[in-house]
Amino acid sequence: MNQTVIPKPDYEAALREAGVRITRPRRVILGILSDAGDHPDAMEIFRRAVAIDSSISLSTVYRTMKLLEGIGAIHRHAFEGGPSRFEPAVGDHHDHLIDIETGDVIEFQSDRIEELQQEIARELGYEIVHHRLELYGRKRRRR
Amino acid sequence: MNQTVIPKPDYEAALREAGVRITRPRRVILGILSDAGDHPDAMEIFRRAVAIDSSISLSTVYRTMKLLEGIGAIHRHAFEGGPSRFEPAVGDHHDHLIDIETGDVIEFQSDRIEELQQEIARELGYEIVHHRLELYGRKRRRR
DNA sequence: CTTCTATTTGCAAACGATTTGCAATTGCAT
DNA sequence: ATGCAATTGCAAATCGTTTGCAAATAGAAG
Repeated sequence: MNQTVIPKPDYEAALREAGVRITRPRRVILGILSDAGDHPDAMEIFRRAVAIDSSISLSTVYRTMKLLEGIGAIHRHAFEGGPSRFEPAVGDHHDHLIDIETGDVIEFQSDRIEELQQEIARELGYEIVHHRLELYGRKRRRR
Repeated sequence: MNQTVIPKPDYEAALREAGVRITRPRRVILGILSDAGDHPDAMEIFRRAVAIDSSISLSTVYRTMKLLEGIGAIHRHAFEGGPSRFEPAVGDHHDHLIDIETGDVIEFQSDRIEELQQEIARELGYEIVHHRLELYGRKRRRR
């Protein structure tokens, strides 16, 4: 049987690269991130971390998120309403569809939309630094 | 000389419609909103309001924003980083380009992008309830 | 125009998410 | 092993926003 390879980012290497120390709390958090299939928020990461090492603090989770975001290893998403949610910066760019009933996040990608955005920005005399495209919806009733 | 008509929403009618009282603070805030050409946040609306009636409180600004949002008279935008910013819900749907240097907001509209979003959602088995498309950029250096 | 009451207000305190100061701990280069 | 800068946990601070409450007031009724 053939599985699609889901790349796991080598955070430790990235951190070493950035010249920061690999500490126990960080190792735990990195582990959680690398096998998170979802888009957890800081509190959720904290919960998972505490289950592994009860001495980890929420501050450290936040600090580590900021650090990883800084070196571009994760992306922070401020979806509507809730706290920021994080995702490993692995694979190529994509946008998000958020299930407003469950909070589930589905990733999608559209070259065409990206092109149109560039076009629009150019016409307005701007260069895009980054953008945010989020669709909020609910599962279509099966018919 | 001919000017494009910038429609001013009749908030008072909308409020009466909603069955709420037209109070002095509300009148002041509504006035500010109807001739705001920008996308002010609550604090900015508060400042402008205090300049007219120094007894108005920030709570009332927040409460009024919530009220107006509830009846669909204004839109709330949670652009990156800062507090929510508001805009009269007048005219047709549009998205926003935010100048990351100045905070200026430029409105744009793309039927094509809207269509593509619908298409994507449909393919994923979802119906879009609402969406958010924000371009963050800087003025292209004139060359 | 007064009377009445439910709605609205200002204030201060509470809130949720996130950040920070600080003293104690710990990686890790030597 | 040693030493010191980086990192931690904790509690307190921060920011934007909401809320409880007693006082003020819009506006319907007379």
